[in-house]
Amino acid sequence: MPELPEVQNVVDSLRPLIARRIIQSVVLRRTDISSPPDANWAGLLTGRRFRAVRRRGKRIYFDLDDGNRFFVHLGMTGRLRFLPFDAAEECHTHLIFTLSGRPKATLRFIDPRRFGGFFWEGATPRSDDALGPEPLEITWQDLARRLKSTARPVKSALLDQRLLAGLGNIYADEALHIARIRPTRCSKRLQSPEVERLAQAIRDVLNRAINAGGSTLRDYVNATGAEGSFQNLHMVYGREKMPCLTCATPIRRIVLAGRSTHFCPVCQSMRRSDSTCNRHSQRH
DNA sequence: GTCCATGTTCTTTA
DNA sequence: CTAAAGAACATGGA
Repeated sequence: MPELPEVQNVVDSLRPLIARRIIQSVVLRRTDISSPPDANWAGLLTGRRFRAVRRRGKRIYFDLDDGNRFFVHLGMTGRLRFLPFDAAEECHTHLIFTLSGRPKATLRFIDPRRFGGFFWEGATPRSDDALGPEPLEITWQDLARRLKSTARPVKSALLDQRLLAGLGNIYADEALHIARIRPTRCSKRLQSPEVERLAQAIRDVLNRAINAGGSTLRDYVNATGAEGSFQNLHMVYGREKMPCLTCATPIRRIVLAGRSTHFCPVCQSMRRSDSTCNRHSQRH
């Protein structure tokens, strides 16, 4: 569910709801969503007040009034929900914060697949933090420099969170389509005008998706339970065999980096001698 | 039963 | 400081 636009919507919907509230109690139902695994969340958080909620890449950071912080990653199916204190507890609820205020409320983490989790950072960022720059802020020159660092297909490079933090499978496909770049193109061989188009396409598609509330394919909802609508505006993702909205050619689906990859074979044309970085596999 | 899924990390391979 | 492909993780829906 969660790429940058979905995470941003969770943050934006949550911020006004938890502002100035105090965490009165914490119930951790499963430790396998906690990092480190033995973190004493109740001890660390009880009595603390939220100072800020913000997004970095696909992470949701919570800054506490004592200078400590932690972040939540939603993984594939994770949800953060703000719910009334007495709301029924749904399946796969792994962590519940009870929040002060009138009426009393809860913040709950629900995640069937448990690819997501809570990561305690304390007062200093984790040393293994190697997230790339924010896609909405990066310059095309910086993006070009980073894309030059790898020979992988550009789609794979865009999914690498150390190269760029926030894109996932949907928006990587959509951005490449808008930029008219085939996902299989060798990252380091993209030309400057192409990278310039790509940087602009990334900004455009992310901003439009944020404004549409994100994409709800299965069960993504923001902190208040609202669904997104950007799935209705996808141009290639999930549209295999359906006509390209620009040229009516059937959208093609391939697998890259183990992920479904969608593109228009005409609009996103293959440049001869640029399909791969391996010159031995060039067509004769 | 099979295949697929908005993500990340570990292991294997060339 | 290889670096890229593949498997694994856990659950549910089509």
